[in-house]
Amino acid sequence: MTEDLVLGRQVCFALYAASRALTDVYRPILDEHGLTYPQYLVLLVLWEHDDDALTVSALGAALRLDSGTLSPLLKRLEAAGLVVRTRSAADERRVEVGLTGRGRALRERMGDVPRRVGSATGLTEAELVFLHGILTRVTETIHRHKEQ
Amino acid sequence: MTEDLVLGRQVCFALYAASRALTDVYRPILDEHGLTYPQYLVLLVLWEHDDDALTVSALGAALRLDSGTLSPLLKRLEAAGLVVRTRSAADERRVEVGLTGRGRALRERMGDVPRRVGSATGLTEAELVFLHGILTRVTETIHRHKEQ
DNA sequence: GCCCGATGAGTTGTGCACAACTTGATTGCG
DNA sequence: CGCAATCAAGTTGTGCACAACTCATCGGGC
Repeated sequence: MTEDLVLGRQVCFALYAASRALTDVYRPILDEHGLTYPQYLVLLVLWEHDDDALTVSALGAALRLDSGTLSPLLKRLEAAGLVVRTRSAADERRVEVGLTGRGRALRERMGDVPRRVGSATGLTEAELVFLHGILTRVTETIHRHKEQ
Repeated sequence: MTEDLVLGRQVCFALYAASRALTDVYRPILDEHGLTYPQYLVLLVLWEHDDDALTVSALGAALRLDSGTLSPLLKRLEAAGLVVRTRSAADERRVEVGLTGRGRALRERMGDVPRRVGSATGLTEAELVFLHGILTRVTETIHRHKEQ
């Protein structure tokens, strides 16, 4: 019983530590392109949707981040010339975030990033699949829990 | 090949998202005691070492945090009356962080926190063990990698 | 057409994380 | 001994995260 509790908190700490360790791996690699990890995540979402501009809310839903985090982040990406933000004509409340030429071009230049990061984890493909499954389930369980 | 890369980044995002989701679970529970998650982690380390005061560096080694993060955090814990910071007499460079009576007493009052959080993850004990193993290995692989 | 609740983005304030730097204490080597 | 290199903690500056809030816009019901 007590052991469960100790283990439970160790898993939480392990998650927290692993997450920070992984961004440590990303940092020097992304720094070559002047990006932070959350900025890179935003670009990944935009690259996936190719030429469709996304609203700030849509980006937030994909990354589970709110406008308080995204607004200043997107402003920095715009200042870097990677994205453009335009008020939607149809709905003046919305802001559409689209890639610039530079933002699209960056995709090719960063093609090797996942491989470089993946090799640093030292995990097999099977372990990555398993890890992904558990983590996604945890995240979803928590968010389902929260909405009730 | 391409699929590996996509999966690789999904695992990274899954880790990032799961870590934030879990602190979302902690937040309201810890808020009852006026604590943040990193502050709670510091107290866990101090509780484990019971009556031995720890230096800021020792805390940092346990949590993989540097003085830039810990110094202001410890100041807030001291302001809350949970810890005391005293310059070491033997080595004036060191600062020893010890628990106050209130800090020790909090341990009993927070005994149910791990159970409450653990149940929110929806994982079995076996999955928690597995997850812990993988995550710890990832973190250690990365840090070993870095020191070379 | 008008209002009222809801919605989307942005702002403000707090607290991590981390890099780069400062300051003061200590250690070890010649 | 003397002093240079090292070390521990703290400070400063940047960029997330997130809560709480503002503000403008939109949509539905009357």
